[in-house]
Formats: sequence, C-alpha cells, structure tokens
Amino acid sequence: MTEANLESTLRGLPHFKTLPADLLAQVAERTKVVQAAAGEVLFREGDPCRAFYAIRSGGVKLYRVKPDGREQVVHNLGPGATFAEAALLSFGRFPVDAAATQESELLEIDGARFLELVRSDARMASSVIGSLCMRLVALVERVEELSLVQAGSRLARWLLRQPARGASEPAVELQLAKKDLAAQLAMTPETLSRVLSRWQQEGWIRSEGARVVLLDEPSLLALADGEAHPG
Amino acid sequence: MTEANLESTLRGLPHFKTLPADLLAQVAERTKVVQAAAGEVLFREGDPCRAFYAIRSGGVKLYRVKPDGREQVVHNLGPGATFAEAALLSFGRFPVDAAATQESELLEIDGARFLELVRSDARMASSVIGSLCMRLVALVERVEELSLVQAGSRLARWLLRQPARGASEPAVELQLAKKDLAAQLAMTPETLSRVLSRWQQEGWIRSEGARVVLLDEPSLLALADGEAHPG
DNA sequence: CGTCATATTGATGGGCATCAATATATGTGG
DNA sequence: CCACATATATTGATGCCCATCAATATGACG
Repeated sequence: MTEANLESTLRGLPHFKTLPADLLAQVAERTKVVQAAAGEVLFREGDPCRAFYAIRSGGVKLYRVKPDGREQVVHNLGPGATFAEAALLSFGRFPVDAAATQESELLEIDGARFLELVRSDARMASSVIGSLCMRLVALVERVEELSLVQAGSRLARWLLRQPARGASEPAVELQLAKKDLAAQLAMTPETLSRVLSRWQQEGWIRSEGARVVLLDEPSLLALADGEAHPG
Repeated sequence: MTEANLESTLRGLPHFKTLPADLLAQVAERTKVVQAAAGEVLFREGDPCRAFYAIRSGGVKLYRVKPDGREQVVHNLGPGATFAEAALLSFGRFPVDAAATQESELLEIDGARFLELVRSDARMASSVIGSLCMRLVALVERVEELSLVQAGSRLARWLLRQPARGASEPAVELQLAKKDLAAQLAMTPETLSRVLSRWQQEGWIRSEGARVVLLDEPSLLALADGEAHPG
C-alpha cells in the first residue's frame, strides 16, 4: 500500500474527516499497516495500549474470556470501524481481548500523537465523543439483548437487526463463524444450531451455511419480543 | 439550596473541575434543582434530551423495558454520578428510561450551554471522554456478567465487586431494592431470594434485609468463577 | 487426500422461570 | 399510634429450556 492510499484510508475515518492535511500526514507517518491472519490475537485484556486500530478489510472481534474459559464476544467489527480509542484515552490498558475473525488488514495508529490531537483540538475530541457514544448505545442494546431469557429471542433479535439483502427474500449474511455468533449471543454452538434447524422446520427461515434467508419475519419478530413459539 | 451551594456542587463534578469561574456561573444559571420522589420516572426511552443530570443525593436507575414488560437495569447510579451526557451529545434522545430509586435531589444541567462548552473547550471534552470511557468499561463488565449462565455466579460477582464495610465481617449494603437488583442481574426476585437463602444455609453469608454479610468469600469467589457449588 | 476446526444431531439432567400463596415491609389516613 | 392498603420479599411445586457430554458430519486448508 502506498503512502497516498494510507492517507486516504485515514481520511475516511470519522475521526480524521476534518483534520488539516499537514496534521493528517503526521498521523500517517506514525501509522503502521498490520496484516492479521484469521484467528490471530491482536492483544489481550490488561495489555498496555499505545495505539488504536482501524479495520481496512476483514473483521475483528472484541471479547472477554470468562472464568470458565469460554469467551463472550462483546463487539464484532467490520471494515471502516475503529477500536481501542476508549482504552487509549482512559486507562491505557485494554479491557478486552481482540482477535481477527478473518484475514484482515488493519491500521495501527500511534496513540501518543492521537492523544495530543484529541487534547488540543475540540473538533477531534467531538468526533471521538461521537464514536464513544455510538458504542455506548450499542452496548446498552447488548445488555438488553443478553437479558432476554430465551436463546431464540436473542437470536431472532440479532437476525432482525442485521442488514438484510434481497427484497422478495431478505437474507442475512453471517459475517462471523457460528461459534462466534453463539458466543456473542451467550449460548452454545449446539443451541444455535438447534434453534436454526427448528426454525427451518417451522418454515420461518432457510439456513444455507453462512446465509440465513428470512421467510417469516413476523414470526421471528414475535419471538424477539419474548413470546413463546406459537403452535 | 443557595446559589453558592449550587456552584460548589457543580464544581465537584468531574466535568467542571477545571472550568473557569465565570463559565461555571453561566452553567449554574441554567441549572435547575429537581426533587424526585422514590420511583418517580425522570424520562423515558426516546424522549428528546435537552439536559444532562447530576445526582446530589439519592439514587437513579437507568433501565430498559423489555418486550415482555419486565425491566432490565442497565446502570444504577449514586450521589456524585452524572448521566445522559451521551444521549445529549449523540442522538439527542434518551436510549433508556430513568427513574429515581429513592427520594433524590438532582441537578438538571442545560444541554445547549454544555454542548457549546464541549465543542469549544478541549479540556471539557476530555473530561466528557473520560466519563464515557468509564461507562463503556462498566458496560463491558455488565455484558460479561450477564453472559454468565448461572444466576449464582452473577450475584456472587456483583456482591464481591461492591464496596464492603467492616474488616472482620465484610458487609455489603444493597442500596437498591432486591427486585431492582434482580432486574439488574437478569433474574427473577424469586431466584435472588432463593440463592441468598441457600447461601445462608451453607454458611457463606448472613442476609439481614438490605445488608449482606460475607462470611466465606473464597466460596463466593469460586462461584463467581463459574464453579458449581461444592458439596 | 488427510488433518483439524467447525457444525450438526442425539440423549440426559439441572437450573431457573413461572404460577401461586404467604409473610414482611412501607407508607398513609383516621 | 394503630389499622389498613399496597408494594416487596419469601417459600413451595412444577415444567421446560438449555448446557453438557458424546458421536458423527461437514468444511477448510495444506
């Protein structure tokens, strides 16, 4: 990747949208491009944090390892997303583990320089505030989602919130291994598999590998709202 | 409460620690003191947000009403805490409901003035960023907590994280009705009650109304780590 | 094509929600 | 100050969902 490409990628990030060109160049100087293989761990909870990241391609999961050794996915991020700003700006340590879910290309943006900018430029600070707020609201959603007792409710809600392609037959592409989706929804892969196959038998979905076609959204919506499955 | 008291309370808030006196006075002018009775609803999800709040005394819960009508407590806040900054700074609408858990005295701080300050003053922005980060990390904890399968694990973890008074017999004061604590931990009040009485029989705690004496922290810690109860 | 991770499917048991009834606590008006 | 009303808390019985263990199937990748 050339310098120019690097800068244009940075420019595309919300934080740097309005940054003067000379400052952006300074940021670019201290930005590293990182290739991560699928499954590769980027950092672990408690590690000191001296940079934040942007996803150029691929995907990253932020997760915590629970006492029993299983993992709980906190966030699942795709191209264009940034992460670890909060760690950088507060405690200087990561509160979660991070790993690539696919082969990924990441930008590692030097924290010291970024901190300076945030501290001195109110617009940059506002931009950071904006992304933190987004993440907060997303987490509030997660908290509510996880509090739903029924596994099916959690999955239905998640499915319905995903962007669905196809007008006549809306389909959701799982951009995540099913085991990771299960971890995110706080259920076992077995349960996820069973729920999907039950729904398929009911005729509510068609499960095609990493693609789920939604055939009966009203029924799914009813499930998301916590109703037991009808008849 | 006198003007001077109002300003000194504001000065005590993290956001205004370093604010010049004249600006603080301007903020104080647009701040209202609000009395809230126990259980009183302050605002509801989706309401437009034109101010943020600080708790002078009492307590406030932020919660979401789930589709089945039950509520999930997202945050439980005490004196000195501020809330609704994120709503003010991003969408302008509350993402949660808020209600006083006790008779409370709150400060309602005008949002427009605050927004101006955040947008113009990088230090104020940094302070906001700090509190948002704290809340983010707290929410990550909540997500992990809720993902623990066993109700006892969630309660044990919560208890051990509370400040405990008393050296020989550490005791936790529940500053929240048990039904609200149950809602926060995503369990029913019945289950909470049963878990407490079981632990009391095991000799691990002594449950005295809104006070829980921790008699056997190692056992509780083992539970928090997801182990099934020994013996 | 062999190897390993992931996914599916089956059988079983335990934990927790649910419904129901009682007890305690909180607060209000006479 | 007590009696009443209401909210909250406890305790019991029952059923079901989901985790667990186990075995097989499918997929990814070298």
